[in-house]
Amino acid sequence: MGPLDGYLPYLLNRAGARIATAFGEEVRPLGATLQTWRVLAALHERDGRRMGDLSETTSIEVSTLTRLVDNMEKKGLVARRRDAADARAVTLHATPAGRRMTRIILPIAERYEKVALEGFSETEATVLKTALRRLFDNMDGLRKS
Amino acid sequence: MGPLDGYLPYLLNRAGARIATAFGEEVRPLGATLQTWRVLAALHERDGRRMGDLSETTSIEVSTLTRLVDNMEKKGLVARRRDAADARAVTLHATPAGRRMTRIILPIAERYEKVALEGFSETEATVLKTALRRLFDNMDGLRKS
DNA sequence: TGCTATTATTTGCATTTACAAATAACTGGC
DNA sequence: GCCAGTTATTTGTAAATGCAAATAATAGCA
Repeated sequence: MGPLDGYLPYLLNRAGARIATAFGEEVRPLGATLQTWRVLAALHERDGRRMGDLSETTSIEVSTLTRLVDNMEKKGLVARRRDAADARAVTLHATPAGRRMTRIILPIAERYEKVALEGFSETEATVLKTALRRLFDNMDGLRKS
Repeated sequence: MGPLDGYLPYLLNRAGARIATAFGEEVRPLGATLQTWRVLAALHERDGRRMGDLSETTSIEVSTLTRLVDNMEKKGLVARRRDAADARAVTLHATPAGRRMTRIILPIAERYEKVALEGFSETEATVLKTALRRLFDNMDGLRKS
């Protein structure tokens, strides 16, 4: 066990990368990608989010998100709408096809959660999640000025 | 707090993304990127690794790694060498310039470890790291056949 | 109201990324 | 020693990514 194995960002990245890769391969046959799933999941949590909000939530850069949403719109999964209150903003909405896709992927996502946490007690899982939220908050300070 | 906040892959990804972005911005002025750092760190742990080994260690896809290494070689940070024992393989070696870069970035990486784990006790940090290793191992089963 | 500064999103463009196919070299069985 | 199958890396190519600039619209204030 070298120094890397004790380095948190390393452990975090490789765990995330492994889940991401496996999940991506799983949803590809369904015509989805990990990124499209992230958007759909965010809209499932709350529909009609703005682009900027979605970017924050999904950790996808706004300019990347714009083009991702272009594709999802072409596929009929989501629809853009100009925000009535603020015409600068765009809100994104899942279409029936998008919701159908969400219903298909949701159980897969749930399975991944289970597999990832196999052998963890309820408490251990909670502790881990809490730690990840703290970690996320800790990094808030160093964000782009 | 919506459903996403309880979903492990989500928490994992956003924590990783935030660290990655912040770290990337930090090393950019030094002429480095997060990915080049991953390679340098892996070589710092053990020099003369093969491409495939590096790909595993850094979670960078081999074909991506090839081109990343091309760039690093052009910048004089690393050198490829044909493996004496097995001429199919290539081993990668940090050059003096590469080691110099490593010495510069290492303290930054250490600082990030500290910031990320701010407010964590020694025990909590250890528990978290152990959990991330277990999680990584748990995903081993679903890997590409 | 009209102007300036700010905010939300998109677009331009060069780089990075990843799947698949190609290349190169090894291994084991004959 | 030679061939078939396997392993290590690279290359082809299309798509995804991200910074910076452009566009569009709001907000505050003189």
